[in-house]
Amino acid sequence: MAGAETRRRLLESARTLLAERGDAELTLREITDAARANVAAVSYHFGSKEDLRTEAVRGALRILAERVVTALEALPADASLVDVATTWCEPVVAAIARPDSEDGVLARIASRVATNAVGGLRDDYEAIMAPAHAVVIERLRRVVAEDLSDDELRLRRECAIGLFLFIAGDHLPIDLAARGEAEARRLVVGAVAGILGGTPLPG
Amino acid sequence: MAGAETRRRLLESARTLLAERGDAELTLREITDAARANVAAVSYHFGSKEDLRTEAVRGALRILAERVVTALEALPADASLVDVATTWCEPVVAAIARPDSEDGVLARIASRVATNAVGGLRDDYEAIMAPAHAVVIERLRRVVAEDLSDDELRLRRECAIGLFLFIAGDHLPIDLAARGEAEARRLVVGAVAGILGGTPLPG
DNA sequence: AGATTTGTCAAACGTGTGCTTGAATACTCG
DNA sequence: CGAGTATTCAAGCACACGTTTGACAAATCT
Repeated sequence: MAGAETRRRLLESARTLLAERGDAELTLREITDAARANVAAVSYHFGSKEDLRTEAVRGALRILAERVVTALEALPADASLVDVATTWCEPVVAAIARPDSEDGVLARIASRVATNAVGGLRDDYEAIMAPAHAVVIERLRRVVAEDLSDDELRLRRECAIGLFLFIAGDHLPIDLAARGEAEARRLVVGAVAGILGGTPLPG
Repeated sequence: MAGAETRRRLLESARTLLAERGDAELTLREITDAARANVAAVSYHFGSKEDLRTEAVRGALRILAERVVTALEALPADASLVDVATTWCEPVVAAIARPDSEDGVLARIASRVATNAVGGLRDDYEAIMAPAHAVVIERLRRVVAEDLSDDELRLRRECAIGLFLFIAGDHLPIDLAARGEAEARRLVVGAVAGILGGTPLPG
């Protein structure tokens, strides 16, 4: 029949539902119903539910990583800390302001994967996002205090990512969406700029 | 027989395992085995697995909230931002440096509950932690820029808590424990101080 | 066209899970 | 002690889930 079409719909449904509900609360039949497919289609196209999930997640992360890299590299060479933070956090803003947009779904999946709310894919997350994270460091190097060691800068980047993921997962007890996209962006960028640009504490 | 003893052991085992593995991956039989009790003991003492979980979590949050309040109120009136942050983040440091200590377990449970990794207890989390969060604001008011609105201060506090919860959940891809407790504390306090003390972004 | 491969479907299977049962055992107190 | 209550236990039930099956249809190939 439609051939690869069923496969595609299964991946898409899996992504949407994974972003929405996470892995634990998600049954095969929910995915296949959403994709208008038979349960057996999962075994046929992917082997198992777990394999479908893995492929759906890896694909999502690859797209996300590539978008972050592209966006950051498009920034002018003299971009400020706030410029970098604004560009970097765009998928996070999408996740809360437009959760069902493609960027929103990608960021929400990333949040779930990074917090172990889905399979054993945490390592995949790190591996796939590594290029994006490298570009961030490269960009930050030009705009933060020079007396910051590489290690310290990396630590701060990870804290910033942690905050991103927490917010993208919609765990803030604040209805940011109701405040509008611009205000949400301002908050996220402000917090991240604080983490990255703060005065180093004496060791 | 031991009477309330089995009940106590069930709560304790549930807490330890909840902190360790979360709700979804946790079976009744794992809990009862760890507590050296029969499965039926859960129905008998609590009604259901869900009720046991709810009671275990609420109890843990109450203890945590009370400790945070006590610790913050013990601070001198002229405590600095770094002092407040250091005291506030103590359970988080415990979670990563001594995960099996009581404080560590409490903080890890809080992290799981706040990120919906356990039942529908997110609202309970907010309600029970509210007094602690109020004390934080009160303390911060004395040490952060005065031109920060109440709302902005609250937003920043929530971001700080978000970072706390992310780190307490051990989601940072960094082996902080291996670096020692003091270093872990320095990182967490630095990041949180950055969030709270950063220059406000123009609206 | 016939044969082969590719894809779909309804139905069923096996397993792991939370929960219940009914008998057995330990306490409590008159 | 002895009646009554509280607690424990092994066994089993019911249900939801991922997976498999075998028949069937569509597409592709020669």
